[in-house]
Amino acid sequence: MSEPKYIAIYQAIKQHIIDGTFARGSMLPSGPKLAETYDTSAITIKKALDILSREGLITRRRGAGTIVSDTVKASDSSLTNPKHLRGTSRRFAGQNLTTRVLGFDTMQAGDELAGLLNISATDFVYRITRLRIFDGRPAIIEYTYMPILLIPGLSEAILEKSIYDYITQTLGLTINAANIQVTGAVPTETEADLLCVEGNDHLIQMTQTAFLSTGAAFEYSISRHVPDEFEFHTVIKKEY
Amino acid sequence: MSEPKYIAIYQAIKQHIIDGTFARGSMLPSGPKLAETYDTSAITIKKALDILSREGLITRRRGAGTIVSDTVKASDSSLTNPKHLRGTSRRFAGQNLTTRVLGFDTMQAGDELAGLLNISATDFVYRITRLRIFDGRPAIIEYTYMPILLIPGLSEAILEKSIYDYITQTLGLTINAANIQVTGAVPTETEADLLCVEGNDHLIQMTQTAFLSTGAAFEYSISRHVPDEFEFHTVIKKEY
DNA sequence: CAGTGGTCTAGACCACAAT
DNA sequence: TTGTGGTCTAGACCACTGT
Repeated sequence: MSEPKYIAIYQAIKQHIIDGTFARGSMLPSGPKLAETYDTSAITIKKALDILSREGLITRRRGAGTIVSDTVKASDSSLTNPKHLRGTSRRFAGQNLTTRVLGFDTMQAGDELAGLLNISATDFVYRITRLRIFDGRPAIIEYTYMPILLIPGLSEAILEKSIYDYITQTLGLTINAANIQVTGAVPTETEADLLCVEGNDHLIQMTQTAFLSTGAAFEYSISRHVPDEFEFHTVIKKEY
Repeated sequence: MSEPKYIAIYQAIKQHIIDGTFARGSMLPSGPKLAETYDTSAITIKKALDILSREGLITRRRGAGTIVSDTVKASDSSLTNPKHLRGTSRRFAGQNLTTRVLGFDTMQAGDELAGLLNISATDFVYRITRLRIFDGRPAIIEYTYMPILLIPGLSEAILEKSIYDYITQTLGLTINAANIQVTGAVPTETEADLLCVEGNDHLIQMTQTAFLSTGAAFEYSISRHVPDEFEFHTVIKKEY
């Protein structure tokens, strides 16, 4: 009973969409029918379908029924990686990702970081600089800041793998939300050098603040991407 | 009664967050108290707060209560523009946006567009090319395709203003969802010329498929942005 | 008209944090 | 222990689409 019923149903139906049991463009069984199938109430079914609707996998219409979206490509990462709360390592899993740690130390947060992470300016944070390489092509430079109090025990060995795995599996914490901003950015000389781009070319910068289920901000990171390697996808759904 | 109760409550509370009645970092009244205030049930309050939670404005925790996020900046567009379902004109309102229509005609969709818009390859679509200028600085080139059947009566006068306003106000349709992808892109010679960038610099490309409340795709658009003028923000929230 | 999805309620019960 | 938010139900009623 660790998992709510509506989540289990959401996952089951999503699996049916992925494996083709519910074909794209086809109609889903009606609410009452699904309620009977999963031995639950109509409202619980609605909660499950609402998530799929927000993810863009289905469209629900009064009077007309529920249709599996046919505009979703099979390769779409939102199908398997429903959200981006996974860190770089997971988002690009299977792409032969290599990590080079360029810097790893601690520092006092200072006013700006303190404001972003909602901690005291004198609190200590990790300062991590990493170069991410896809199939031998330098692709991303990441600057990551994390409060030591929240994420104790980081080591260089962890940085070379995945910080997110360490947080969720070793520390047993739950990552809950993230604030993401995408802009253009001019590389520094060092960055242009490391990423093998011309100095007058732009990079794509992704700024992220990430939160635990306690509501505490545990990460502020700036990652600068070679444009050719950058891809970001999201679905936006009106709530009202 | 045109608006659901939970939406009205969501908007009211959001307004209180914006105007400071509910200060950032402070605690919101509990569910039962809000239910009494708004003369409604606990579940309806929850539905309203769930939206705010997904937008990143509040954090709810079992046992601990609901806290107004203090990481949201006042300038954050998500406060006033909750979602990006507004088209370029609205997203950049107040920035002295000028539009130059570079091309406007109709064509048969063809296989690729037909697949993206879920129409027949022989159906006709508008093909629109526009240059968007901010305060005199060329910033975006937009290529927009819309099925004529869905959006009848477009004219060049409308293109110079806002297609979205025409769709929602004149045609009375409701825009419901959008699928957005952000990547890097190399400009063509024409684009580099129009946007006043070097030919070897990258642009930031936003590809969008937008849907009506009927579930029909009414727009496929590719917009290429000068990196310095590009900004995209989103909040990601775990559902389970 | 029948069938669909959407809203709303009262109430029961559970999981969790603070005290 | 108290109060919080989260889940789930049965059932009523409404709004809408398709026929």
